[in-house]
Amino acid sequence: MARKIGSHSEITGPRVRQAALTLFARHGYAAVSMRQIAAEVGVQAGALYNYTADKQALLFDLMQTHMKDLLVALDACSDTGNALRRLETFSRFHIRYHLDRPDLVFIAYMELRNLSDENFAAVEALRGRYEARLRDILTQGIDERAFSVPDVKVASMAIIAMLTGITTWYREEGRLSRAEVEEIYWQMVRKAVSA
Amino acid sequence: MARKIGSHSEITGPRVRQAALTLFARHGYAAVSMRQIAAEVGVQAGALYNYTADKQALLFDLMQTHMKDLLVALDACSDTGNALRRLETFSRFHIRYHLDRPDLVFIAYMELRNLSDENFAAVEALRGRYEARLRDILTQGIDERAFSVPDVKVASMAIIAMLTGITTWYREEGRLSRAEVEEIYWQMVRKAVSA
DNA sequence: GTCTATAAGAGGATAGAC
DNA sequence: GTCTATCCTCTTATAGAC
Repeated sequence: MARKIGSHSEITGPRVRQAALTLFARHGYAAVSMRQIAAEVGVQAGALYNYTADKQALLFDLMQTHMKDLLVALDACSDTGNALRRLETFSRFHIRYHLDRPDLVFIAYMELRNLSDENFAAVEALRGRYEARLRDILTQGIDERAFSVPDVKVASMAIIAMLTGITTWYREEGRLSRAEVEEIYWQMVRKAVSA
Repeated sequence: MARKIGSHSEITGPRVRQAALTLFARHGYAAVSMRQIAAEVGVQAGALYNYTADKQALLFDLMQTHMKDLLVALDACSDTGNALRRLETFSRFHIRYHLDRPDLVFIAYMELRNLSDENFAAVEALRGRYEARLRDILTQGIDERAFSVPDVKVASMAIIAMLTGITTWYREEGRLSRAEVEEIYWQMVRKAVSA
């Protein structure tokens, strides 16, 4: 049999990535088959290979694109005031950005070990650049005598772990609004690094 | 061919669980085959079924045992002083216990979605009981006017996420000793909830 | 660009010999 | 209790028709 209706190169590609994203987030990369992804898109398994070299490339594309977008978005909203102000901007940005993309965030943190060595290195480098932005802020805060942080590297990882953890429990229909969650976490971060 | 040497019922069982633990932690439940586990133990795949009903039971046993042991260990070291003292005990216990069992912790946080519905509910209930211990401490601290926490439930999850995050980066041969890490994180927790 | 069909192999789990 | 052998299903990926 021929194609169903016509060609869909511009539309099927994004739908493949979207289906992979949803399924990887829900069941995990290793537990999802190419057939499941194809079924979600509404095509046969073979057709997927017009859009990705293989399953690994699908995962890598999702993670790399996410990390690059994250860095661009952070730089677009970063300001240049004092460290406390910059930390607040970073914290609120991180929470909002991650709550808006729970599936991407989940994959980016959970599927690192399913990347090939080469792909892992590329994603890890991008993660390092993101963390470095926070380390810069903490270092500035120490210079300004505004923060008291025993170890900048450890503190940056602790803060990111705390903030990212929100995505493991936050539900849109839950008790708290995004704004309330943002406020609660920002206050905890602020106090945790305070002098 | 018959058995290699003799019967090993008392020794092979633990070795099967240990092999599953190591491999699940390194590659993920879904990515590990029963054949790989058998190879790690040094038996053929069929022999594993003398020790586990199936692959799912192997995962559930690891996670449930871990959560039960965690609760018992926590209760064994908990004290009854003021909230600040109790929070310090909890924080230091959590860090030590988790650094001593990185593979179990990793699995307990990463493989929840690979549990069957029934098994997930059982493990989740145990996790809830652990979190409740921390919520009790935070509530006491608010009553004592020692803590200022906008939301006890959120704060307990934030603290646990921050502390558990240590296992994703800590390396025995790294720059910081366990005692140093423990101290850094305890100070951050203390300040984060301070009045 | 998508289909059907299939290659080539790995997966979980079981049967029966020893 | 462990082995070998095997069943049956599912897997990724490719080939060729349309």
